[in-house]
Amino acid sequence: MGAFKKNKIKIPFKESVTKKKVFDEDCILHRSFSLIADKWTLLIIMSLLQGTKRNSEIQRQVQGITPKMLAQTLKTLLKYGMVERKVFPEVPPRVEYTLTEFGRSLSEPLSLLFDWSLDWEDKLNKIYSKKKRRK
Amino acid sequence: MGAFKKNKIKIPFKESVTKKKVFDEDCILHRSFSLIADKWTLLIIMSLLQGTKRNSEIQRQVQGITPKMLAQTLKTLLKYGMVERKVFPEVPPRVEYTLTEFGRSLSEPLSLLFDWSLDWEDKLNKIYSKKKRRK
DNA sequence: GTACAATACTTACTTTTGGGTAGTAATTCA
DNA sequence: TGAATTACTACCCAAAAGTAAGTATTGTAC
Repeated sequence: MGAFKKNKIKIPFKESVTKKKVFDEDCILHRSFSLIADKWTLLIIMSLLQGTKRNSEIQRQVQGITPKMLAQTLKTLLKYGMVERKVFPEVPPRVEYTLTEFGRSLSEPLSLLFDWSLDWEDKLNKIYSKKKRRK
Repeated sequence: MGAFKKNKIKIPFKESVTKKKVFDEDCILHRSFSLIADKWTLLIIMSLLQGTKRNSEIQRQVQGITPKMLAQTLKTLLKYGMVERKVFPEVPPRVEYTLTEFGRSLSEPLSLLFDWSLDWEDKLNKIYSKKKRRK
């Protein structure tokens, strides 16, 4: 946990959120959600939480993602410093992606989101299929 | 916790994610993220976690959101069964939004995301301003 | 009695972003 | 020779988000 600010007091959720009057554009929550609250971003991080992966492995795992969106999202995560990229000078090319400490730090929040999804699986499935039918 | 499935075994995160080979479009994670992994959605839910709010209160709090996006997102959350809408027959009109149990169930995951944002505040701020400058 | 304020939205329009298709380079293998 | 493999890019279109203005209703100020 080395990157955590040592002297920062962690305010319990209920208190901090209750006290927060404004989620303005300077608010850390607004910023944080602007950066990572995105389907592909979160799915790719989830995938990489299992360990280092090649481009093609992520592509196969995160079904529905196109090469373009994968490349694009990985490039963004690279810029954010959430993943590291390692190129092997081989043919066919091999590129490996690994989460940095920053990226791995999402493990807990994403873990809870995963649990939440399981808890509400039936409801979410119903909503999802209703939504799909409308398309 | 009434809506939780009583006999569902909760798989610990590391195990469940490690075992999951494919995040395909039938995967609950893919579906769940498709539905809620969105900046405005999460910010509005965060706001309503503080308690029942009027339209204008949310609008003031979640700065940067336009009436259009607010109305649109609330309508979606209504359809998902995450918020309830109560209209008071007054002039000027009064409409109140309240999270349902389903909506409130995101409290814990969002709490961790909030903590995470605080832990990485400096880094996130740097990334955010770099991103903004590029615009 | 006209104009303005307040509230919760719509609607029409523009811009930005997301997403799909196809293609490229550099080899190895059959 | 030509197919296979891999990690991308370039191009284009559709969808989403942002912008700005408008609507309905009624009390209140002038």
